[in-house]
Amino acid sequence: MRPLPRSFYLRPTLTVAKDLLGKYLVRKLGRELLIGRIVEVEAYLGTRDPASHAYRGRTKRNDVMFWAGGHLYVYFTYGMHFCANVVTGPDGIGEAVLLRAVEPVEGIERMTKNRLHGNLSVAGAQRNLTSGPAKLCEAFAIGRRENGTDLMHGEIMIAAAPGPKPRIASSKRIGIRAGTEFRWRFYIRNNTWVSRKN
DNA sequence: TAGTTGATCGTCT
DNA sequence: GACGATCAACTAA
Repeated sequence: MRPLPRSFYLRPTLTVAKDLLGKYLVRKLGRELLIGRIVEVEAYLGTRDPASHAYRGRTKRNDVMFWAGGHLYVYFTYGMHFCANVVTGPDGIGEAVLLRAVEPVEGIERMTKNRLHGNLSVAGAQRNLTSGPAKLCEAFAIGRRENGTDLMHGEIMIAAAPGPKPRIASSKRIGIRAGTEFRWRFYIRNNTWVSRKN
Protein backbone atom coordinates (compact mmCIF):
# COMPACT_ATOMS: atom_id res chain seq x y z
CA MET A 1 0.00 0.00 0.00
CA ARG A 2 1.36 3.40 -1.03
CA PRO A 3 0.51 6.85 0.35
CA LEU A 4 -1.44 9.27 -1.83
CA PRO A 5 1.02 11.79 -3.34
CA ARG A 6 1.57 15.29 -1.98
CA SER A 7 -0.29 16.73 -4.99
CA PHE A 8 -3.52 15.15 -3.69
CA TYR A 9 -3.43 17.46 -0.66
CA LEU A 10 -2.31 20.62 -2.43
CA ARG A 11 -5.70 21.07 -4.13
CA PRO A 12 -8.56 23.25 -2.75
CA THR A 13 -9.59 22.10 0.73
CA LEU A 14 -13.26 21.39 -0.07
CA THR A 15 -12.18 19.23 -3.03
CA VAL A 16 -9.75 17.28 -0.87
CA ALA A 17 -12.35 16.86 1.88
CA LYS A 18 -14.88 15.21 -0.44
CA ASP A 19 -12.15 13.17 -2.14
CA LEU A 20 -10.96 11.74 1.18
CA LEU A 21 -14.26 9.91 1.65
CA GLY A 22 -13.83 6.21 0.88
CA LYS A 23 -10.02 6.35 1.14
CA TYR A 24 -8.06 4.23 3.62
CA LEU A 25 -6.48 5.68 6.73
CA VAL A 26 -3.49 3.41 7.39
CA ARG A 27 -1.43 3.24 10.58
CA LYS A 28 1.62 1.02 11.06
CA LEU A 29 1.92 0.11 14.72
CA GLY A 30 5.01 -2.03 15.12
CA ARG A 31 4.11 -5.29 13.41
CA GLU A 32 0.43 -4.52 13.24
CA LEU A 33 -1.50 -2.71 10.54
CA LEU A 34 -4.58 -0.64 11.28
CA ILE A 35 -6.85 0.33 8.41
CA GLY A 36 -10.05 2.37 8.45
CA ARG A 37 -12.18 3.58 5.55
CA ILE A 38 -12.83 7.30 5.90
CA VAL A 39 -16.60 7.91 6.03
CA GLU A 40 -16.97 11.40 7.57
CA VAL A 41 -14.89 14.61 7.44
CA GLU A 42 -15.18 18.37 8.01
CA ALA A 43 -13.33 21.17 6.19
CA TYR A 44 -11.80 24.12 8.07
CA LEU A 45 -10.76 26.95 5.79
CA GLY A 46 -8.00 28.75 7.63
CA THR A 47 -8.03 32.47 8.37
CA ARG A 48 -11.32 33.11 6.48
CA ASP A 49 -13.33 30.57 8.53
CA PRO A 50 -14.42 31.70 12.02
CA ALA A 51 -14.78 28.07 13.15
CA SER A 52 -11.18 27.23 12.25
CA HIS A 53 -8.37 27.07 14.78
CA ALA A 54 -6.38 29.09 12.26
CA TYR A 55 -8.92 31.96 12.17
CA ARG A 56 -6.94 34.24 14.49
CA GLY A 57 -3.64 33.49 12.83
CA ARG A 58 -0.69 31.27 13.46
CA THR A 59 0.06 30.19 17.06
CA LYS A 60 2.12 27.50 18.72
CA ARG A 61 -0.93 25.26 18.93
CA ASN A 62 -2.12 25.50 15.31
CA ASP A 63 1.28 25.83 13.64
CA VAL A 64 1.05 22.53 11.78
CA MET A 65 -2.14 23.73 10.06
CA PHE A 66 0.04 26.22 8.19
CA TRP A 67 2.46 23.61 6.90
CA ALA A 68 2.23 22.25 3.36
CA GLY A 69 -0.60 19.80 2.59
CA GLY A 70 -0.09 16.16 3.51
CA HIS A 71 0.81 16.56 7.18
CA LEU A 72 -1.22 15.50 10.23
CA TYR A 73 -2.49 18.21 12.61
CA VAL A 74 -3.45 16.68 15.97
CA TYR A 75 -4.96 18.83 18.73
CA PHE A 76 -6.01 18.22 22.31
CA THR A 77 -9.46 19.37 23.44
CA TYR A 78 -12.00 19.22 26.28
CA GLY A 79 -9.17 18.30 28.63
CA MET A 80 -9.17 14.68 27.48
CA HIS A 81 -9.56 14.11 23.76
CA PHE A 82 -7.40 14.24 20.65
CA CYS A 83 -8.67 14.96 17.14
CA ALA A 84 -6.78 14.51 13.87
CA ASN A 85 -6.78 16.68 10.75
CA VAL A 86 -5.20 16.32 7.33
CA VAL A 87 -3.48 19.57 6.35
CA THR A 88 -4.45 20.81 2.88
CA GLY A 89 -3.28 23.41 0.39
CA PRO A 90 0.15 24.98 -0.04
CA ASP A 91 2.46 26.06 2.76
CA GLY A 92 1.28 29.05 4.79
CA ILE A 93 -2.53 29.08 4.35
CA GLY A 94 -3.71 27.20 7.46
CA GLU A 95 -6.40 24.91 6.07
CA ALA A 96 -7.19 21.33 7.08
CA VAL A 97 -9.77 18.54 7.02
CA LEU A 98 -10.91 16.99 10.32
CA LEU A 99 -11.22 13.20 10.23
CA ARG A 100 -14.55 12.58 12.02
CA ALA A 101 -15.19 8.87 11.48
CA VAL A 102 -13.82 5.76 9.81
CA GLU A 103 -15.16 2.28 9.21
CA PRO A 104 -12.79 -0.35 10.67
CA VAL A 105 -11.28 -2.53 7.94
CA GLU A 106 -8.27 -4.22 9.50
CA GLY A 107 -6.71 -4.46 12.96
CA ILE A 108 -10.01 -4.38 14.84
CA GLU A 109 -8.57 -6.26 17.82
CA ARG A 110 -5.77 -3.73 18.22
CA MET A 111 -8.24 -0.84 17.88
CA THR A 112 -10.39 -2.31 20.62
CA LYS A 113 -7.37 -2.68 22.92
CA ASN A 114 -6.33 0.91 22.22
CA ARG A 115 -9.81 2.10 23.11
CA LEU A 116 -9.76 0.17 26.38
CA HIS A 117 -6.51 1.87 27.37
CA GLY A 118 -7.95 5.33 26.72
CA ASN A 119 -10.55 7.55 28.32
CA LEU A 120 -13.51 6.32 26.34
CA SER A 121 -15.51 3.18 26.90
CA VAL A 122 -16.24 0.77 24.07
CA ALA A 123 -19.70 0.20 25.46
CA GLY A 124 -21.76 -2.25 23.52
CA ALA A 125 -21.58 -2.42 19.78
CA GLN A 126 -18.53 -2.40 17.56
CA ARG A 127 -19.96 0.62 15.81
CA ASN A 128 -18.73 2.74 18.71
CA LEU A 129 -15.13 1.86 17.89
CA THR A 130 -14.27 4.66 15.46
CA SER A 131 -17.51 6.61 14.91
CA GLY A 132 -16.25 10.01 16.10
CA PRO A 133 -13.13 12.18 15.88
CA ALA A 134 -11.86 11.41 19.40
CA LYS A 135 -12.82 7.74 19.17
CA LEU A 136 -10.87 7.16 15.97
CA CYS A 137 -7.80 8.86 17.41
CA GLU A 138 -7.91 6.60 20.43
CA ALA A 139 -8.43 3.49 18.28
CA PHE A 140 -5.52 4.41 15.99
CA ALA A 141 -3.29 5.50 18.91
CA ILE A 142 -3.01 9.04 17.56
CA GLY A 143 -1.98 11.61 20.18
CA ARG A 144 0.40 14.47 20.84
CA ARG A 145 3.38 12.58 19.38
CA GLU A 146 1.70 12.20 16.02
CA ASN A 147 1.17 15.96 15.55
CA GLY A 148 3.14 17.08 12.48
CA THR A 149 3.54 13.58 11.01
CA ASP A 150 4.25 13.61 7.28
CA LEU A 151 1.70 11.38 5.56
CA MET A 152 4.25 10.57 2.82
CA HIS A 153 6.52 8.69 5.22
CA GLY A 154 4.37 5.60 5.66
CA GLU A 155 3.98 5.37 9.44
CA ILE A 156 0.61 7.06 9.07
CA MET A 157 -0.77 7.53 5.58
CA ILE A 158 -3.87 7.75 3.45
CA ALA A 159 -4.09 5.33 0.55
CA ALA A 160 -6.38 4.66 -2.39
CA ALA A 161 -9.10 2.09 -1.73
CA PRO A 162 -10.98 -0.38 -3.95
CA GLY A 163 -14.61 0.05 -4.91
CA PRO A 164 -16.77 2.67 -6.63
CA LYS A 165 -16.90 6.31 -5.59
CA PRO A 166 -19.13 6.67 -2.51
CA ARG A 167 -22.34 8.69 -2.51
CA ILE A 168 -21.63 11.90 -0.61
CA ALA A 169 -23.96 13.97 1.58
CA SER A 170 -23.22 17.28 3.31
CA SER A 171 -24.41 19.09 6.43
CA LYS A 172 -23.47 21.83 8.84
CA ARG A 173 -20.38 21.13 10.91
CA ILE A 174 -20.78 19.69 14.39
CA GLY A 175 -19.85 21.21 17.73
CA ILE A 176 -18.95 24.73 16.57
CA ARG A 177 -20.34 28.16 17.55
CA ALA A 178 -19.27 30.34 14.61
CA GLY A 179 -19.35 29.56 10.92
CA THR A 180 -22.50 27.46 11.24
CA GLU A 181 -23.85 28.72 7.91
CA PHE A 182 -21.43 26.60 5.89
CA ARG A 183 -22.25 23.00 4.99
CA TRP A 184 -18.69 21.78 5.15
CA ARG A 185 -19.29 18.42 6.80
CA PHE A 186 -19.20 15.60 4.26
CA TYR A 187 -20.08 11.98 4.84
CA ILE A 188 -20.94 8.78 3.03
CA ARG A 189 -24.68 8.31 2.69
CA ASN A 190 -26.25 5.52 4.74
CA ASN A 191 -22.96 4.47 6.29
CA THR A 192 -23.33 2.92 9.74
CA TRP A 193 -20.08 4.39 11.04
CA VAL A 194 -20.94 8.06 10.54
CA SER A 195 -20.94 9.78 13.94
CA ARG A 196 -24.59 10.81 13.76
CA LYS A 197 -27.58 10.77 11.42
CA ASN A 198 -28.37 13.99 9.63
C1' DT B 1 -36.02 10.23 22.05
C1' DA B 2 -34.44 14.87 23.33
C1' DG B 3 -32.08 17.60 26.22
C1' DT B 4 -28.62 18.40 29.99
C1' DT B 5 -24.32 17.73 32.35
C1' DG B 6 -19.74 16.16 34.25
C1' DA B 7 -15.08 14.98 33.17
C1' DT B 8 -10.58 17.45 32.63
C1' DC B 9 -6.57 20.62 31.00
C1' DG B 10 -3.94 23.26 27.39
C1' DT B 11 -4.41 27.46 25.13
C1' DC B 12 -5.52 32.03 24.54
C1' DT B 13 -7.60 36.43 26.56
C1' DG C 1 -10.26 32.86 34.14
C1' DA C 2 -13.08 30.91 30.42
C1' DC C 3 -13.86 27.58 27.25
C1' DG C 4 -13.51 24.01 23.66
C1' DA C 5 -13.84 20.85 15.95
C1' DT C 6 -16.10 15.33 22.46
C1' DC C 7 -18.28 11.60 24.63
C1' DA C 8 -21.19 9.00 27.65
C1' DA C 9 -24.23 8.92 31.45
C1' DC C 10 -28.10 10.75 33.17
C1' DT C 11 -32.94 12.83 33.42
C1' DA C 12 -37.51 13.72 31.86
C1' DA C 13 -41.50 12.57 29.33
